[in-house]
Amino acid sequence: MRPRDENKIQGIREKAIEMITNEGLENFGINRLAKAAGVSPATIYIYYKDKDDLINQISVEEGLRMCGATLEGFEADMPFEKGLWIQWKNRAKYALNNQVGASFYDQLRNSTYREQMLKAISDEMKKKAGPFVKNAIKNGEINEISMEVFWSVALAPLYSLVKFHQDEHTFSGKKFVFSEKIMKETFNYVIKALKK
Amino acid sequence: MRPRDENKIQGIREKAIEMITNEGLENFGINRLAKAAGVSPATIYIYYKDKDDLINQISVEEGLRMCGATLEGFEADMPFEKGLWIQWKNRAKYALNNQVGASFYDQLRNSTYREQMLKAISDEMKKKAGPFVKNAIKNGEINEISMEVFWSVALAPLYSLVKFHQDEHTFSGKKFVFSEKIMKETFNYVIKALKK
DNA sequence: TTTTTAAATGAGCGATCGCTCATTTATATT
DNA sequence: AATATAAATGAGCGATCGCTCATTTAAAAA
Repeated sequence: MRPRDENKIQGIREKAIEMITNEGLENFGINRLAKAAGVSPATIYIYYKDKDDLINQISVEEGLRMCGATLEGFEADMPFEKGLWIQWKNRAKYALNNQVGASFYDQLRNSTYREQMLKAISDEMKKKAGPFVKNAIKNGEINEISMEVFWSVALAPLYSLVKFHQDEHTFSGKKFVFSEKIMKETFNYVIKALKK
Repeated sequence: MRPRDENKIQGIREKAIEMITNEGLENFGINRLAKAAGVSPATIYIYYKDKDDLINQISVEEGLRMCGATLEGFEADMPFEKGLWIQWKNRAKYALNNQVGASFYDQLRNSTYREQMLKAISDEMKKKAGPFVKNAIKNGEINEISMEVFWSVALAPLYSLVKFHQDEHTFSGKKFVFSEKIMKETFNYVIKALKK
């Protein structure tokens, strides 16, 4: 029998992410994707049940890719400040080196397709980030805290900073540029907040 | 001459927000909107140049509405902690009492339509939030800080907390419920971070 | 009451949508 | 070399899209 052409399905995936990011979910369509990826519309339905299935599968893949990048070199038993800083560096690096992926994630995470992606991400994050916080509490590095409050204080500021960079949009009228110096400054505020 | 029916245009606005929120920007269309609002498709084009114009106008209106709600009773010369707490309370109240509007905002802010809405919001926020931070620095309540870092440390945690509530989605498997107690707990971390 | 004028309409245009199917193509197996 | 089989295709279906236009409707101005 004829084997699947991995280049074809990879092209479909990449073009889908690119189109959704650049033209918006509202202008994304199977016929357009087929044309952009250089395949027949019918080919896409060999790999995906329908349009929703395609978007959901790709969003989960991209979400997990981001999780993996964020947790690279991170271990739950690390000292608190060190472990958190690794997550900050990883996530910033991912967002800066993969702007299309990061923008795709933001759009999907705030669309009607959010559910499956968020489920996949939270399941993945739970594994390492949950124990990490529990350890930090047990070791007396930080006070007792729920996962949601921790996330909001420890990580939301970073995502906000990255978003300012993505937006090329600013309060002062001139473009905001992300830098390690600014990231470190913000990180220090967060550490001051959380450390006993 | 025949006057405009204000109920009609108001109905168009409200149904558009409702449809985009519940069905997604990707399933929003003029014909569908017309049917939902009980008007002819042609009527919509009396008020809006085209579909993009409609989405942009409505997104700017909703963005400014949220700004107004967030800044209610807030003044730039307030003491730092008091002024920031008012913004937190206002924004939380808005998000909780107007879930459709808040969800609409998130979706548009992360779509290809973000530009006009963000411009309108940042212009509006600059007026009061900018001087507020400058005052707090001048009065020695907080250290010198850029608008972007301030925003990321002082407000991003709140938005994250509200989003957890909206998502009905959690790390611990059971639903996260927003409360004033949790908000205050998170606020205290932020104050600890920023106050000298 | 008549005239004027903009609001409002419903039918429908061409384009594109998501998706299917009969057919062709390429490769692993025999 | 012949066969079997799944991948891949292009044409095209019915539905819906964004949008227009000739016509009707309603209220202000005369």
